[in-house]
Amino acid sequence: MNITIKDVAREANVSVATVSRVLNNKSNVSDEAVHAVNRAVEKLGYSPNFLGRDLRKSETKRILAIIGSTEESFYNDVLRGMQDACFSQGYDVLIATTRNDPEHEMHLLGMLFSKAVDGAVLLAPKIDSKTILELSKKYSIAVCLERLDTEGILCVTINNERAGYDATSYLIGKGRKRIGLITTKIRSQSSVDREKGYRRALEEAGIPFDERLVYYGDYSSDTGTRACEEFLKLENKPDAIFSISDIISLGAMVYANNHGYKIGKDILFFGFDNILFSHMFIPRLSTVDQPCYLQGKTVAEKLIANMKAEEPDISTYMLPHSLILRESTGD
Amino acid sequence: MNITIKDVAREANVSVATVSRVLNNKSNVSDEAVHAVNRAVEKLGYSPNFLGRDLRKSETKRILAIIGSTEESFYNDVLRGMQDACFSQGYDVLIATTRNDPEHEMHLLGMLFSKAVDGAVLLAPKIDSKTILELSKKYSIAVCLERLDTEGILCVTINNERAGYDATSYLIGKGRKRIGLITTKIRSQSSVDREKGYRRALEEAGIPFDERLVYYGDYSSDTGTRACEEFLKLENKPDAIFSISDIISLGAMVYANNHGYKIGKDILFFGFDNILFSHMFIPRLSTVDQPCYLQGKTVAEKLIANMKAEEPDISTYMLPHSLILRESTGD
DNA sequence: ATGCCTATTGAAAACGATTAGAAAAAATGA
DNA sequence: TCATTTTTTCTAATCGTTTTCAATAGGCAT
Repeated sequence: MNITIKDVAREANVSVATVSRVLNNKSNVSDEAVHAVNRAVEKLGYSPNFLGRDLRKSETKRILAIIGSTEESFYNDVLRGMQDACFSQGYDVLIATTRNDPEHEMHLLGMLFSKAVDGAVLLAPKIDSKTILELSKKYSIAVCLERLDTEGILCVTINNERAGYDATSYLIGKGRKRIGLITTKIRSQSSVDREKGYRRALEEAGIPFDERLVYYGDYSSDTGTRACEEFLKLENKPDAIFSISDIISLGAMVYANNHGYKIGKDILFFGFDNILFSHMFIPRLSTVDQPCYLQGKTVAEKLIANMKAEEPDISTYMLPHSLILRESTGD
Repeated sequence: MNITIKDVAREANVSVATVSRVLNNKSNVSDEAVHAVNRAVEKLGYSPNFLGRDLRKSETKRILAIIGSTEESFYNDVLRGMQDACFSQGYDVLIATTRNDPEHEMHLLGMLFSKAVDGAVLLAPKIDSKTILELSKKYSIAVCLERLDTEGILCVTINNERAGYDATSYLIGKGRKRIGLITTKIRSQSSVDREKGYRRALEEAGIPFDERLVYYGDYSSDTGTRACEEFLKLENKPDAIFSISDIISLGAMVYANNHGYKIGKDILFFGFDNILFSHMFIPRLSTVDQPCYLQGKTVAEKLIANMKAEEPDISTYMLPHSLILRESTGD
């Protein structure tokens, strides 16, 4: 039924060993053999079964990127970075989505245990960090875009605390004193860190923390809208709002805009992620840009290096972020 | 080094065959054996090597979704649909991106030839349809969200011609006579079909086709902006614009808005895809909604059915789309 | 012709699972 | 008890590769 290396060998009048050698460009094989095998391969339309190959070699040359969903658009650049790094070393990148279900995430990591992939990159881990850390001792795992709350695993991200601090400080520098924060109820390490940075900036500026100015929602634009509504109901309204994602900021801006507030004057907005839409609407949104492509490229490179290395690199790399200043902060 | 089924057998004092039977919940195995094996598995932390299993069984229980990039946000629902259909039948869904490079798409299809996955769904095929058709005779391939220009392969999509017709007719029904079309230079079958529908609607309404009212660009919002700029420079300006994607429409609306046109009155806009942002900004965008989740679910179900079937189903299924009417068409 | 070296080759043993078929053990019936 | 059936177990073959190791062929120098 299926054409195997044996059929090729028979057709080419050589042994399977020779066919294998030709297929893998081994040097010690005669020109005649090369031709005969290539001709047979061509004639039979043979293509090698990777299950056999991978089993024998005990490697698949594939790495798995585990994401929550494909919805977050900035994953795209991260994945591009990973691909570039992987392709140049002969690896393929496969993607799988957890749908933000820790159990399913674990199931996907099973592809590592069962040797269906050589390594995995978690782009938004939901399972607890102790488990991940434990697994990383046996398997090639890295974390990207996030960090675990404990050290001990290869991790490529930005300094989210610092980014939160920078954005908030920028608003403070603009003379703002009542700065709202919109973040998520379900805490990823990055949002925890961004909130920490927000608080530190306030503290350093001598601005008292006001819990009424922190809104906990989800990642949707609706959250931004509702948060903004809450904030603007307050007696002591905020004069600036920092959100941990652009989507949220945009939702908030829509509300403020529709209710007669002059964005960039009455109230400033700072987002996070620099998504496509952040500069599509007037006023354009100031935001934190993180080096997505570079993070992806870096994590893949280091993960592959780890797979070959005696002693794996388990450092955390924080790549530089930058502030993009636009009309929403009066720039 | 690695724990194999042999180690488990030794630990449990049974043969590898028995271990395998326990692992696969075969009925003809004693309770004692089950316990002994489970204990050994637990103790050794064994997890089966799928390369061995898959090689022997000649199936991987994995199907591959091939997309251009993760950027197009509506892929997410399609993938969700595919996952739901697949999981319920014990299949995993892996995703891979072609970066819109036909060569790379071919490389990914190689996973099919090399038996690394059991089937593949193309969500935006770039390689020519003859090749795909040819391959589909030997391997389990389906197409989703698009159709090939030739019949003969399992395909789940919407009727794009009809959708283009419906959107354009709606604008005509609103009394519009000069309707612009923004589409893409690089033609996917869906954009070709949408344009056909646009033309048919004009024709049926007795409105002459005017090539100055068709703009060919890419999938970006910039294209929308530039197209709108071109259109509004014309002596005989359009009073409505249909774009083959929401992103483009939004870009166009931004331009019109900034130049003093009253959207929904002076000029109507109709988009395509019903993306999240289409209803985030005022005026909200009227658009064509396609059943993403259902398309994904359907294509996966039918593909899996095909893999078991004697005679594969090679029909094209067109699922119903719907028009979402909002302020941009004065609704 | 002989020996020695090198370049190619092939036979067979992996890799880690599943599974047919044989064998052993247990259960059943008389 | 023993023959017969049923249940459970094991041995060994198999899936399609790669790779070790031994064997062969050919070239060259003596």
